[in-house]
Amino acid sequence: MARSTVRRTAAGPGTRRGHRVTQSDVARLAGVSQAVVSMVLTGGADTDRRMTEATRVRVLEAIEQTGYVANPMAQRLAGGRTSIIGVYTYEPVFPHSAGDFYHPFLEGLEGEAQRSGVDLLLFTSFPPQEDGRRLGTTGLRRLQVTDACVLLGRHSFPEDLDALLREDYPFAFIGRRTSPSGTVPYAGAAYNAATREVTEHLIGLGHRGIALVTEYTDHESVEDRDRGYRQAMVAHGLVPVIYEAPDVRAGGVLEAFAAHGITAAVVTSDLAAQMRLAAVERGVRVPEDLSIARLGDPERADPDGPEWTGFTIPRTRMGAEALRIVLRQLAGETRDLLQVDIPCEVVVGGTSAPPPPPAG
Amino acid sequence: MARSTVRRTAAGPGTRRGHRVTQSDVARLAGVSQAVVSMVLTGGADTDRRMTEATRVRVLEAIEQTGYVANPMAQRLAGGRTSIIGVYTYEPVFPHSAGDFYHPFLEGLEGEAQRSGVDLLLFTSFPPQEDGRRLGTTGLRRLQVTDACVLLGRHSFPEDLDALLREDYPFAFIGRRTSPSGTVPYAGAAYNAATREVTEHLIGLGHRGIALVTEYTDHESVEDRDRGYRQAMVAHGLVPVIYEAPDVRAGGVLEAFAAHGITAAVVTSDLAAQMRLAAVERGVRVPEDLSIARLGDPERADPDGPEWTGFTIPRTRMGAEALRIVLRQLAGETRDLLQVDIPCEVVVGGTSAPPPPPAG
DNA sequence: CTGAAAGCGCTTACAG
DNA sequence: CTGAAAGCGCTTACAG
Repeated sequence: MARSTVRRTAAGPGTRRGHRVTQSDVARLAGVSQAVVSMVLTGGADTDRRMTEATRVRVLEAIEQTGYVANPMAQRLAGGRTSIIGVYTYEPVFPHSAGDFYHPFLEGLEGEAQRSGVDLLLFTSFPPQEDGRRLGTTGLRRLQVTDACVLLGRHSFPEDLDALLREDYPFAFIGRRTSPSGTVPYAGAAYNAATREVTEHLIGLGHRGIALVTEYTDHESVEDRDRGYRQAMVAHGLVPVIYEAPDVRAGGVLEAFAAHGITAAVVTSDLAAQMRLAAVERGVRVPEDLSIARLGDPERADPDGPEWTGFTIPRTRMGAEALRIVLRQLAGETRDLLQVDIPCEVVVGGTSAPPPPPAG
Repeated sequence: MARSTVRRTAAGPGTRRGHRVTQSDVARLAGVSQAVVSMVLTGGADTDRRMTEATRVRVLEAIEQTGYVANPMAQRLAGGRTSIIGVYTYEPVFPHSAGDFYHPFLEGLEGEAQRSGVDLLLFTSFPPQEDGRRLGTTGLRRLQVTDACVLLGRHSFPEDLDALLREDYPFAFIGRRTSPSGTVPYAGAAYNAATREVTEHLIGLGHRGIALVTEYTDHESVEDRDRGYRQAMVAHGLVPVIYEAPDVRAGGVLEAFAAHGITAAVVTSDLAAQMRLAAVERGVRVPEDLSIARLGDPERADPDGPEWTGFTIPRTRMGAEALRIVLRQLAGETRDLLQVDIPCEVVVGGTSAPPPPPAG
């Protein structure tokens, strides 16, 4: 019955469709000013002192009765916190051509969003660009309609990172990113530790000649693997041998392996399957003649492939953690706590074995 | 150099992080009032008459110079159009447990969003409920922070539809939905026509005893298939035989088929694979003894399965079309134009063949 | 034909 | 300790 007495005095343009219950409506019902309603809702630690308990209760009851729900747009405009977090992706995420790359990230984001009670604004309106859409100044401005933003994408654009850092806008990347301009918040995978572990597994099997095969790229995720590999090798007194962006299919790498006594290779995920195929085609048996460990699961599930030795990327957890990181920033934590590396699961599969007995 | 002269007079709470260029900044630079800037940006057909061309150009230049980007939150609050469309899903869409059901819908939504220049607000904050989360009054109120909303989910909640219709809030469902309260905008699949076509294909092969096997449910999508099946049967003077929610694995259905001279079955997608398996286990050959046509591709890709006769659901197009429908409503079109049924692709595969010669 | 003013639904600094 | 007022960045009805 209280509802029917609630009437809007001024009928502004927003009134058109239905009557949205506002703080003023609640205030009228509770017999307080609109600002008090806001305080009850938003007030921080010292709220209790700002009003009597009786008032609080009355307001809360009125909210219950009217079914009031805050308008995030207005909250944001007034400089308060929305419960809307932006999600910016450097390329469209849903097309099947993207494989399963983005899906687990989004799964993590969605789950954490639900748990934390936030909605996700997907910035889908950005026009596609060659080599993945960059943010630029305009894009950055667009992001700022949300309190904070999670960014994801294969690429890494230093200029965007710079701009983001300069703006003092809360954000987090999915995947480690670095910038000379400052500390970039991110939720990444612990490629370093995982690669070290995998390399040590091969060493433990008796291998001495172990090569790292990687795509050429200065991407952070490749750096991490590189580092982990080197650490393991050096720790065991072995010499790191790195093949950068070799033409795996051509088979030259395999000849080089033979020539240099390489009996095992740790290979970034996209190259691993190719290398195994090349080996098989040339009569090199995996793992009897050559062990291959895969550094990360591939973007597209490969049901026909072998059970790989290597590690998997905790994509779902990375998504969830990235969201938690921006939420933490919103809660006032400093940036330096906001870089997390999530452990990868290391799997010993069928593509690794002790090295073959030395020939001759 | 113009930028540096732009200063905010009042430093409100929103100013904290960086200086966002506003319409006032643009106005100052162009030497007009803030309202004029708004008009240039938003003004409809009669804008040209509302101001001189010179003014327009000056404002546009100022926008260019300052890199002004409208704040959708403020636009929405002021009663104007945002370029943000809500997306409400009746259950989490990304988990792998959801299979590939939602993915193509989202792909369509994302693509169309990019083409139309809108961002997508995913209402991920709704707590999960048993049997798929319902909207309810509170939920509805939450949706209204966006101009319009696309809804998707396996379920169909009449009360939600009612409420939505009553609110006069622009929305569209992915998948046909009906309500006694009014015309529900939707982008659906033409199950009716596709099922008819598939049934007629079987009739054309010589089958006379053709059964429809379906899960029990009063869902619109099942109704459509049912109707298409009946139409085809009746048109050819055949008697519709419908098995609703049979225990396919138990094999009773197959015995019934034999007893009633059924030589072909059109089966809703989830049951089709089960039925084929049950047949194979009992020595009933598909398609030699029994033709099975699948009414829709399954939610989870089945690489080991046969090449099915049946049809596929145009999920990607449904997603894109649903977004276009809400955009059309925003543009002022009437609801009655806003129900579209997208054709399904009918495929003749290896699970259908002419009926076996009558025994004895 | 143009411009200043009111208002959207909030938050928070600032008077009483 | 409380309440009224200003302001967020927009749109549009309404005076000049």
